[in-house]
Amino acid sequence: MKPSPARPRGAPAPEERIHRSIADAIADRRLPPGTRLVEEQLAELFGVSRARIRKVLLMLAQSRLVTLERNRGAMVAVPSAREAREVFHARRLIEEEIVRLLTAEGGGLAPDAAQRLRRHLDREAAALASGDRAATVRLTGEFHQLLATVSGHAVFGEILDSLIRQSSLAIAVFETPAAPSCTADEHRMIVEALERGDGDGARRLLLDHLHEIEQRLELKTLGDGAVDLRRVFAGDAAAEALAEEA
Amino acid sequence: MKPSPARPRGAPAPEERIHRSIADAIADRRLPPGTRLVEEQLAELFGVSRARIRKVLLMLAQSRLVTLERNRGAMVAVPSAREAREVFHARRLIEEEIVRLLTAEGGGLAPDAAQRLRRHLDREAAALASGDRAATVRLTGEFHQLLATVSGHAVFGEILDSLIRQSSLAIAVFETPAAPSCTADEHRMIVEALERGDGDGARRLLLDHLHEIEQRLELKTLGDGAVDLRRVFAGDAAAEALAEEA
DNA sequence: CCCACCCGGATTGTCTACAATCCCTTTCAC
DNA sequence: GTGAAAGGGATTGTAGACAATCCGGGTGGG
Repeated sequence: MKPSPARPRGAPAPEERIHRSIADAIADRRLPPGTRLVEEQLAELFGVSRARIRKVLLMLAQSRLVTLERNRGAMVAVPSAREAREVFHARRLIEEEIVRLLTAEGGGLAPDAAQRLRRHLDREAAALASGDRAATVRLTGEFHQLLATVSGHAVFGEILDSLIRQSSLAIAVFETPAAPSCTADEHRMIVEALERGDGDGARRLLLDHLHEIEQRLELKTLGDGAVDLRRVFAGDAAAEALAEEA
Repeated sequence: MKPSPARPRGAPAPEERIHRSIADAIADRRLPPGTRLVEEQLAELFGVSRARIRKVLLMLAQSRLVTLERNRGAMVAVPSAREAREVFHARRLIEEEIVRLLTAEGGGLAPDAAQRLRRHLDREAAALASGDRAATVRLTGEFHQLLATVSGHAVFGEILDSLIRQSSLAIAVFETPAAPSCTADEHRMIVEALERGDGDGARRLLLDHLHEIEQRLELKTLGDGAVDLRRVFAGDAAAEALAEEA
């Protein structure tokens, strides 16, 4: 299947740039869940007509990063707890299979794959050391995407791209305030296991890693409608958003 | 995450109807892979402006059912052999997990789930008996989607919806002419295994079923660029499309 | 005869104007 | 004071017009 959406032949259409900008802003939490995305404002900001903005918003909506409500406009999506759990579940399934693919031949990583992963780890470490939080968060997500890329399985890569972006949203909504920050060593240990061909080890590390990310989120087991009244009346803004949803 | 794209509040926008019509026509092979989809013609046919058609085509493109090429228009996607293999691989992974979910409690299917699946089997059998090939093909695909629906895992359902539609395209391109038709008993046996709580059995049957579907396709192991010259010069239209792609 | 260039038609890309919808505020009636 | 209705402003939805692009066919030159 050909890449979609439309690929420009000459100068790239601004849609791609705009799409990237908005998606990155969502991932970096500069556009938090629930943020109104007004077409006219975005059109002015990006210096294009509204039609282009609508196109980008439609694409973002299909990726579940944005919700479009007819006659009421677009906003950054607010995932429910259930959705968050399902997204992480799907991630575990897909990413485990990707790691299986990477070690399918019984050997370790191909040298170019290992190199790309190593370079990425270096970039992660540099961002962390420089205190660039947004870059750190983005690179952390991109590590998982890179696993799919080097696996060469494009369909898994596309599915995972969407899942990673959705899980970033879930993290923005549900992350507990006092959660410890992610350690950079986890990715490194996964790469090391892959390099020495330890597929089982890599899978275990990966699943633990994803499980730990998910554990940091307050995903109530009661389901979507459950409301923690203590948090509602404590004036917590995120819980207020949840109360509105319920 | 809220359902996307935009949901109408009053009368439904025609986009949903048009989207369904085109997607169904693709699934039924009334619109074969490679078919040009001209905006103006579709606009006239559906009695709407071009803007609406463009919206639908963009959505179909993001689902990989249609390819958009800038300044050249839209056409029904033509999957490569590699893509087809990856789609089936992803299907096996997702559908196996769905069946695992359905039998996760160690018991059989919930009664309402069993009922829905049984009713669907009846509809499949009726379509087959009446010789309605298009309905049979569609219902056969919907069986798999229904497994996801009754599992209650919406994210898997969405991923699978897309994969099923893409695999239909792959089947349209790669199916061997003399392939035996799918037997209706395979779905029944899967449902029976689910009903008696035989998760392992159900999974094996399902994977065998999917494997059999994939085996019917001539997916060359050489990769995307491989061209079967015999088929090219035999004047086979599908192979000609592939030659153009390579 | 072959190749390069040009033109015309078909189609896509984009923008803008106007209609439709929704929400919030104000006013009026009870 | 409360609730309902009306109005206005903000925003979205939609269509049509025009610009831009591409491809195929025809013509002219070597």
